[in-house]
Amino acid sequence: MPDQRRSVLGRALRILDTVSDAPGGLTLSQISRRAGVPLTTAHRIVGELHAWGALERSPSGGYQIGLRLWELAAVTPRSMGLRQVALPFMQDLFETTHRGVHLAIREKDQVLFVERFTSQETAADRAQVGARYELHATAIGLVLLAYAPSDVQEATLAGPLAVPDWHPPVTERELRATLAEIRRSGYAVTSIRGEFRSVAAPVYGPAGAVAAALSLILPITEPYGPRLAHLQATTRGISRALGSPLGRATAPAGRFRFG
Amino acid sequence: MPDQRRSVLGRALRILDTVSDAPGGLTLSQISRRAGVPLTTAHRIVGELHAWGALERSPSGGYQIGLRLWELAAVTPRSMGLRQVALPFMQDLFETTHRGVHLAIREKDQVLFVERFTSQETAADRAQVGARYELHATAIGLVLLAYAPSDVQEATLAGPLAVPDWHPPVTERELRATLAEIRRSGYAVTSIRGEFRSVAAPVYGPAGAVAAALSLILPITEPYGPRLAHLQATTRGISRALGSPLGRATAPAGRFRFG
DNA sequence: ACCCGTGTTTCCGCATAACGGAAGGAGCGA
DNA sequence: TCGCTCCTTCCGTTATGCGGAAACACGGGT
Repeated sequence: MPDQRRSVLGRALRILDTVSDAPGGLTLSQISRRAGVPLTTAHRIVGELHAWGALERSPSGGYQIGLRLWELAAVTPRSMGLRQVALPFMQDLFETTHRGVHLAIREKDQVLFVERFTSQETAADRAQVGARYELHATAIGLVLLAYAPSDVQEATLAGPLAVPDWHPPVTERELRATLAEIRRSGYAVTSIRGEFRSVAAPVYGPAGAVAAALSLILPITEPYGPRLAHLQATTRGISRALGSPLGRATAPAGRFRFG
Repeated sequence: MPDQRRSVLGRALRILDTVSDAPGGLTLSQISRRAGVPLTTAHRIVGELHAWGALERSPSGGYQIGLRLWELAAVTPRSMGLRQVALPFMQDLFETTHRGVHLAIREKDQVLFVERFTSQETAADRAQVGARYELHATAIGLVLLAYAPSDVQEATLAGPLAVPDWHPPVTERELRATLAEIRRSGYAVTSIRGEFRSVAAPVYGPAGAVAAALSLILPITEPYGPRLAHLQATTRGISRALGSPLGRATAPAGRFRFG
């Protein structure tokens, strides 16, 4: 195993990471500095990445992530396979409710947003497609955590439970109770900055395990009962389309991957 | 510049390409053979890619494109920047028409599908997100071709004008006339297998050049006049949101000259 | 139980491909 | 004009990637 820090590939991948973290593009020297790669070496690697199409030059001259990479990623099974199945259902839900709809999966100990629809009114959230957040802080993350393997749950419960500044602190004890309640009821609710409410429910994959979660963002003033019914109808539809056996509300936890 | 065929990076990127072309995942030996990389070398490179998250193991044991790569690509400006702006407009169009809606850009001499919405009835097309097609064969491609730089147009006109088997042959002369007509009218119409009609119109970017195109898939029996109005209202909306100066209906050709 | 085929992993000596300092260009603003 | 930053080319050194060979793991057929 070549040293991850020195190998060409390691450096190239670090460069890609660096560039993708910088909206608006980076100049070669910036890449060199931020990725910790000597300028000459960066020059060579970036040259190759550019020749292949992994990087492109923006009109302003900097480098940015190229289309070729996006094309590769368009076939990523875990995100796009799921997305393809879920999209029509999300559309329906969006049409009937006109509220923000989010689809996310759990990746390691974080929640990863795969797709979202937002209306202008409910666009108050920053959850970009491709963004990661802590599992315990959002409704959609809580759902994923509630059905995650126990080692992930314990890791999260043991770690520091950081919360946004507008959010009351969370203790491990409270979180355990919350997760149990989610497993019992089959959904999670949280408030966002006191202005919105996020309601989330699990999506089951073919193995009967939770493969993803779907959430709906509502104004805090709106009762969420009726919307919850819509949401759960949608998650049931997606689960069925994914080939889930769709048993009881509390399904066995476990790990599932598309492929 | 190191030889593209032998360098680690070249090989790694070729491996990524290989894997992404194979739905369902590839075993290490398959990767080695298809990418033309000696097994031992493939083993090492795949190992590094896997460690980083560019590749993942599917439940069946094969390698597939990993989530990490998808996350990188989620910030690709040319596709996702456009997508982010266009998505709400596409939603509206889909809601009002309930017909297939496609967003594509031109990449080199091909059309690249960036986003699509389809209803069950109109799902008769195979245009996947991330897929490439020839410019001259689809309505959306014709629009992009009509507003492409002249060297791209000439290259396409000069090359073999392959068409699907159900499609009548196209001559260079006809194609020139078609492109002129598209520039004049501001939209393109084609039939798909005699069952559907595709209507497409250009989207203008901030520089006033055509940045993308949008198409609507209708049953062949349905008159397209009213739908065309919806489509063009949508492309105007997206163009404006992109910061286009948005002149008259038949907009200037942009940075490039024709004629 | 045995063998054989296929896929995966480890080992190691060799030479090539990557490395990066230094120096020369190319713009740009003062 | 200078001075600054960013980009590119050159070239001697060596670490790094290379890949044949061989061991290992699994599974299916007889």
